[in-house]
Order: sequence, then C-alpha cells, then structure tokens
Amino acid sequence: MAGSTGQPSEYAERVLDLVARIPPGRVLTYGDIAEVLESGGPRGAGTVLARYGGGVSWWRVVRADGRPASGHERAALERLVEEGVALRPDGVRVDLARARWAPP
DNA sequence: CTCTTGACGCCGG
DNA sequence: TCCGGCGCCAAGA
Repeated sequence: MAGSTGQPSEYAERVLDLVARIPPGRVLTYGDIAEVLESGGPRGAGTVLARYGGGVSWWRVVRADGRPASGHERAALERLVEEGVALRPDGVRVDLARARWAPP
C-alpha cells in the first residue's frame, strides 16, 4: 500500500520489530531498545509498546531495574516465569545478568 | 503550533 | 537498599 495510513509510525514499527525478535526466555530493557535503534530513548520505546505492544511479546521488555512494565507487572511475571526467565530472590525482578538478550 | 501524559533512566540523599 | 526528583522523547488533545 502506497501511503500507509500508518497506524504505527516508522519509528514504532522498528520498536515492534525488535521486540518481536526477542527469543523466549530472554528479555530486553527499554534502554537497550533505544540503544539498538539509536533513537527515541527509553521513553519512546515505552510509548510505542503502550500503544502497539499488544501485537508482540511485550512482557519480554522490562525496566532497567529488572522490573516489568508498570501496571502489568503481574501479567508479565506470569509469562516470564512460564518461559523460564531467571528471577531475583525477591521474585518480582528479572535477573538481567542472566536473562538479558544480546541483540545482533 | 503548544501543552499534557506516560509500558523510562539516572543521580543524589 | 529504598525513596524522591529531574531529564528525555513520542503520541494525543
């Protein structure tokens, strides 16, 4: 389609594409996404996932402290544990040292 | 065009 | 370690 009515902007598509590439059992932080895309910043990634994250594995994207997205922490933890993601002793934070994915 | 909101990150105390 | 505040950026009204 020639001119996309563009629900997701070009920037949003890049964020969604990267999140869709995160393998099961692995996670990425909002800051990592911003680093790979080299733009938008952590807030930009969060804004995109908040609007269009429903089509991708949004639970694999966590905050820099290892805690899932605000307002969806419980739903994300359920999925993460189910995929075998390593959690911290507190049980509410992801062990980024072991579960962080290395993007190509 | 400006103003506000929000799935964030970092620094200081 | 935990709590609060400031900064940054995209999307919506």
